[in-house]
Amino acid sequence: MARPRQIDRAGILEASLAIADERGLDAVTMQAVADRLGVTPMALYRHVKNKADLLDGLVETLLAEFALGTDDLPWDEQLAAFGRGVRASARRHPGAFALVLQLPASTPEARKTRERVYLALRQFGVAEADIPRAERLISTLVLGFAASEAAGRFRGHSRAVIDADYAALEELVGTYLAGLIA
Amino acid sequence: MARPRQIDRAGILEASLAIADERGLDAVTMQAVADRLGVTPMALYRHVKNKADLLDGLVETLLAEFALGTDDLPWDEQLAAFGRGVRASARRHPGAFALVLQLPASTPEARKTRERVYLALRQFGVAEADIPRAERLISTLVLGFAASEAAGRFRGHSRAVIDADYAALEELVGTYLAGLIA
DNA sequence: ACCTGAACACCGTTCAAGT
DNA sequence: ACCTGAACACCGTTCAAGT
Repeated sequence: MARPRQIDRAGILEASLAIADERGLDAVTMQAVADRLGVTPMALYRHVKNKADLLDGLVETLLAEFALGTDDLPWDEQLAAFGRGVRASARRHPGAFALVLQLPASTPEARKTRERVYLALRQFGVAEADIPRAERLISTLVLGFAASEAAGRFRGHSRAVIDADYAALEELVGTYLAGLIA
Repeated sequence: MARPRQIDRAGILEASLAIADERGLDAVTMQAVADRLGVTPMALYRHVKNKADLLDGLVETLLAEFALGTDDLPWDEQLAAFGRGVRASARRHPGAFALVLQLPASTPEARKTRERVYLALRQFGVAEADIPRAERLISTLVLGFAASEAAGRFRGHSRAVIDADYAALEELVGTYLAGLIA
């Protein structure tokens, strides 16, 4: 099978994510990514600015996964589904997930993700003035949990125990939201 | 002033942390650490196993900071003081703090930190059976918040806004604990 | 015992050159 | 337009050699 020589940014990110999944974030070198695409490392620089830009792209890819398949859910399940989506993404990409907490402020995808949570909170009945803080808090808690799980901080505990931990976090957030609405 | 040539692990960690504080985690190279100690990079290998070991040591140093000066506080303030200690450490060491969430499972200092939170929860009246989960949850939330703050995820918001976010998190944890005790 | 010099394999990145 | 070869400065790490 002849390798396609024409590469693009999406293909570079896909290859990078695959390497991170298989061999960890440290294995994501320009050389390794190029190898997987059948190209020399220098060829990558036409499509990504540099390695930092490549890693930024990786974060964007992960963020886009968070809301996967939550669109056609009833509004009162959207927020919970989003949280589960974050966790699922972390479990699929444990190597790359650490990057998500180091977000470069406000990329387009980060903005989109935030707006989605805003919408869910609005539908929940949270007052407009409380929405930004609720979003920051909820996102931080869920991302912190998922990042911990991905990094193996809960290693040594069974999946059942970790799932119960997450259920407790979900309940906590539920209580918080109930308090905001009351 | 003649440089001291005799180096040790503690001095290496101190120099590494100083570099991380001043120029970020990426600036912590064996060369940079050695330079700061007036020594060649190869000299470090007698005192740290390798770079990963050096970074592990950095995490241990940070963990030890969390409970700084909370020892002689009344028991009902210990937990809150611990949370503030985590945040203070994150603000002192924004470059290195990201490493804390990637903890290598269960180092001595991590165990000590966990036991301290256990004790506070016990004094609070949390049932023995609920303590491990409560510790995991509370530590994860506080570390996630502090890591986000250190990484600049809240950049663009004033210190007052971030402090109010943290106050909301404290209240949330308070509600959670009240629920466990009731 | 502790540090150094020399060396190695591997990084990210640039630039001129090829097609 | 897109990829490559050659080159550069910089990594972490090893090992034999110095004191």
